[in-house]
Amino acid sequence: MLSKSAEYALRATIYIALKGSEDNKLGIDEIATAIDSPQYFTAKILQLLTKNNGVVSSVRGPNGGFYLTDAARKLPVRAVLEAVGEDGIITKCVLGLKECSESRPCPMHEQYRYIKAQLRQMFEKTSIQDLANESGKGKIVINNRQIKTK
Amino acid sequence: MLSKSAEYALRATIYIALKGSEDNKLGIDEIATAIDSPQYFTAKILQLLTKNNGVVSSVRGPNGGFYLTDAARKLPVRAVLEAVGEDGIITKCVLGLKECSESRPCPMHEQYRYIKAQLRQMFEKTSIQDLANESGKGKIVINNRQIKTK
DNA sequence: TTGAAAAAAGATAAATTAGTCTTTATTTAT
DNA sequence: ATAAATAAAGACTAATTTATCTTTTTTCAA
Ligand code: FES
Ligand code: FES
Repeated sequence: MLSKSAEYALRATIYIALKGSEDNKLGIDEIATAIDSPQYFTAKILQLLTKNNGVVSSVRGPNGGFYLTDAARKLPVRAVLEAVGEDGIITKCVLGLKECSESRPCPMHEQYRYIKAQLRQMFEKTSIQDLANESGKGKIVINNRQIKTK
Repeated sequence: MLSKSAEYALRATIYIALKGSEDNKLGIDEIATAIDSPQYFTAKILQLLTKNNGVVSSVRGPNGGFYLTDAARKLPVRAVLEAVGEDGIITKCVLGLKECSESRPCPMHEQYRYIKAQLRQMFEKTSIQDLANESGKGKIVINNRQIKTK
């Protein structure tokens, strides 16, 4: 469905939105641990997210780390996908034809168009903050570990 | 969205369903040309499709080639995806968590579940023959070439 | 103004996917 | 029986994606 890069990008962004703020910046080690992702690889992905679309903000040095601005929180989830170059899921043909259009549809186009429209809706109408809010709720998780029963 | 293997598998299967039959078997070169796919790679994929799920049938030797049995034509499109090991699209979590379930949902699960259900519907309720029929219609295409204006 | 803490950048490695080529086995027709 | 046609199988290469490690730059605080 999505690439590993995109998956980590989404999980990392959600985690930063949930736990981070301008005066509580999060380190890469904390983030990678929290979302069960390979640390160095995640660092690369966060670099993309800071460079593209201004999804994530960062500062170096002591007390540095990653956080999201208020503006970034309002961005659609699609912005995250775009930042890692993975929005093909809502633009391309299911059968891999070079173009997906009404004028030159593949045999699945008619059926897939509705699903694609819903995928687009989901990624465009949902904001990063929306996901963070969702994530704050009881049983919602962004990693593979056992739920803490404490 | 799907891997190249899955895309070629679907296009090839549709083409064989459309143009082939038990007494008009199609050669790999014709198929690959017809669907704009790399010939040798497509051959490998057709091997998978003959081995798994009985999606395509083949015979070697002169007048050999690929075709679909009547039973195969009735198979759901999902059978093609399974045959190439690519049905994750309707089973996995969008965020890449190891399991996708109501009891341990990710922040996108609630929204995605509906879309996933529709994807599953599409791949399970649509048969290979359905796609071939669709493909027989006027403007429907399974390659990237210009429509023949003759 | 120096040292340490952090991310950025760059270089490399490993794994997976995509693609090609060669050889073998099977089938048909002569 | 033999030759030719064809897919199957296997070996290999190339490209891309995923992952790790090292060095550099920036920033803060002592
Ligand atoms: S042309 Fe294939 S999905 Fe639109
Ligand atoms: S848990 Fe992520 S989509 Fe179901």
